[in-house]
Amino acid sequence: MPKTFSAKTSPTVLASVADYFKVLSEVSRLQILGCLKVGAMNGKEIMEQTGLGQANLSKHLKALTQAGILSRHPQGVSVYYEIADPMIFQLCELVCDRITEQVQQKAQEFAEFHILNNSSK
Amino acid sequence: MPKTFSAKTSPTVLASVADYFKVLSEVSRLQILGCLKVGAMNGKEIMEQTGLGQANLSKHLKALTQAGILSRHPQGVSVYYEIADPMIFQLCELVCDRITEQVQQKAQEFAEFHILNNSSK
DNA sequence: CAACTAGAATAGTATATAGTTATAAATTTA
DNA sequence: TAAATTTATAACTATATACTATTCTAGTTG
Repeated sequence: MPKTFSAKTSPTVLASVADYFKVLSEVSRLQILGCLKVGAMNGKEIMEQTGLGQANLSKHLKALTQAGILSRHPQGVSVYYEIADPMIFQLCELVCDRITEQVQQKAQEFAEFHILNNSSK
Repeated sequence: MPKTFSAKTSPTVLASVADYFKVLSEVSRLQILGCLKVGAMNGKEIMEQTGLGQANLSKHLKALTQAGILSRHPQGVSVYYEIADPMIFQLCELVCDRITEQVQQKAQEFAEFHILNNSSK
């Protein structure tokens, strides 16, 4: 299987990848994804769960849908949204884990620094 | 192993995840990562490979380093940068693959549409 | 020391977008 | 049909940031 990402990757593809990451680079949108992890929800429910404003939420849902991350299912007056691409959770887990590691490492360094400082007094 | 990403994930962690994705959401920075995939390089070399302006490149390198994605190795007058966290290539591959799929699906739909249109003339 | 080179920092500009407010559209219900 | 409910859209503001031009710092070499 050839690697799809390298120095030769076309600027067009690179722009698409960048756009995809950009969609995932907002707290509000990550919140929405967290909500929908347990199952489909309509806008009103997502609003209540996340505390986002209605218009604001609507725009975020549009962005996520256009990126192919969510699917849209109108049902009467309300619209249900659902995770269309569970791969995003792989992405989020990978990043989450790495961040946790980084935080723990910082804490470790901090602790070592204090031990050294105290013992040399 | 507990899932690190859910509706209960703290806003602080969510913000860190969002920031991490934001670093990956620029074509220029993805270009830099593509360059460094084959090995360490100094700023001048990256400049030549990517065509980015010096000040601009410097800021992108700073952002990537602060995110823990690159490591910095000064050597004389020049500074070598290196991938510190190869996990980013997993992320990029996952997204790249999904985008390729989406493009192919669009092409498929487009082709089917034309077949239907021509046969019904 | 002077000239040169690589990289970083600062200031300024232009653009993108998150959030808000207000309004419209579409469906359901009284 | 009128009122109510759920979404979407448009206009606006405020903020963030990519890029450029310029200056500054620190090694290197003559």
